[in-house]
Amino acid sequence: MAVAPLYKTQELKIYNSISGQKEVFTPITEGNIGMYVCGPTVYSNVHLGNCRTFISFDLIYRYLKHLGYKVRYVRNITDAGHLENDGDQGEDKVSKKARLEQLEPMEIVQRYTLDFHNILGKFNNIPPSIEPTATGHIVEQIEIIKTIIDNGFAYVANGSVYFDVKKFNETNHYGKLSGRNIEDMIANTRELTAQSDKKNPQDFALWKKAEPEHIMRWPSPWSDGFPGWHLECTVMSTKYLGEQFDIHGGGMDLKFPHHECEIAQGEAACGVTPVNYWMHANMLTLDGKKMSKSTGNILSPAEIFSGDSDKLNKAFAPTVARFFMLQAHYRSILDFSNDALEASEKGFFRLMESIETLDNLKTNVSTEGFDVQIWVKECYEAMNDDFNSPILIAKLFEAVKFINSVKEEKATLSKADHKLFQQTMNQFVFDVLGLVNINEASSDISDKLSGTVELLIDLRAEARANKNFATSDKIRDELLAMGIQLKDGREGTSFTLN
RNA sequence: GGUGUCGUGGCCGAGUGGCUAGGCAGUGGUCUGCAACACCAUCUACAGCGGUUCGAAUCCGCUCGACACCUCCA
Repeated sequence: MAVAPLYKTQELKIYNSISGQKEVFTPITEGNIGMYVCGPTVYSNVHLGNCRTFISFDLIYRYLKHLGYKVRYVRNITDAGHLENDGDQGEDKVSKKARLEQLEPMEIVQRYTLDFHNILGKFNNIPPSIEPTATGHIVEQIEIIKTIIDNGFAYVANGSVYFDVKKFNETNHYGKLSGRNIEDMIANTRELTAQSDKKNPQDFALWKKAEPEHIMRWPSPWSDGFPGWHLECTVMSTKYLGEQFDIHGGGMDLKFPHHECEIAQGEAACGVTPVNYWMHANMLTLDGKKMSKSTGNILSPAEIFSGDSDKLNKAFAPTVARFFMLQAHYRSILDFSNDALEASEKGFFRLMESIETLDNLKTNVSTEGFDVQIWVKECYEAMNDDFNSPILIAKLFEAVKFINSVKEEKATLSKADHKLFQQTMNQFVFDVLGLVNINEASSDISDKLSGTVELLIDLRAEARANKNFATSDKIRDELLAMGIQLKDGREGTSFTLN
């Protein structure tokens, strides 16, 4: 393949949150990548902000696979252990929802796991290789707690087990990911109103003793209880990817304390730091503020797809919302607005039109007006530079201009270049960006409709030939009102559904 | 209060010492019976004030503003 040498000579660079720099990516085992991404706590419907993170990592997963890596992508489902807050009064989120809705906790888990999969499927996300659950790994969590206690980094208090951050920090660095140091954290600790079994406020729970009313509970050497939230990710990443693996991702808001605690647990249990490249996807904001379940500043995917929200003027296809998100870099904050989405939608359809045009483009003996080889190289450079999808998309629109000028016979394309061009365009648009051509998808459901519209087009052509413009305009305008757009071109009239 | 990120044209959003980002909107044009669609061309910019430099939107300092984390959140 002509493409291979162009990008194989380039290096993939990834911004590593722990160093704050872009680093050349080198996997632990050549050709293979282990990637872990923190999944959702399934106690309510996913919102659009959640989706952005998973779309960001879907892009990354797709591109790594496109480069030829064999990627094992693990993304957990948190179905227990995630507390309302870290105080001792914290209630498990799944338990709380079950109590409020008078359902079994596992009914809650099932309902929202299905919703999560359904929505991500609509966004055309590829499922991870393994999707383990916290409740499926209670035994492993208990084992790793024992190890951490044996290694001297955790203590038992009143049936619960806490990670001893201060002790850990004597030999390791707690805070290296989030750029904090423990002295500052101690100095700035807020007053704890609740009584605590912890030695220090920075200590976090590995195992929590369950209150009598708590439904989700498992036996352990310390008490009937449940594991701490941070622990599940350590356990499942270690189990499926090993004590050390390549990439760990998640939302920016998980950087501290969640990911910091993962590093501490991994080092305390295994003696090695668990992750080589930490990647954090930035937030989707609404009216300039982070989307958040707890504050209710939320837009749901269902609202986007139906247009049923006072934030929206219309409905948007999932792939359009995906395209909108990919037009921003994954490490930048992206603000959601109806206007921005409408702008993306127009660009999206222009891109899709152009891909269809490219398929039917006439070729020539040589290419004039564009260097396809360099363009391909630049597309790879964009993605190799920390997955810069906005630049890639800018390159795709440069290609759109060229495609149109070839169509207008103002430029030419050789047969060999056409093949490379077509292949690269399709790979980036559909395989890497994961977009779906909804023009094509809708065209095959409308055989009867299209016959009817063709008939009207014929009648209109007759009317126009007879200069009966009243009739021809009536056909055109009323079809448009129904969402059928007639397009008069040089070779006759075609139509699209709006 | 602590830590960090960021302030780009009408809107969204890349870039980060000298070279047009891109999309949408606007404007002009091509096409059309008139339009729409489409296509082509094109205008408006780097929060403010200082400094470093031959040269800064890009580096440094200060000011103002925004956001995030420090408590559950992707």
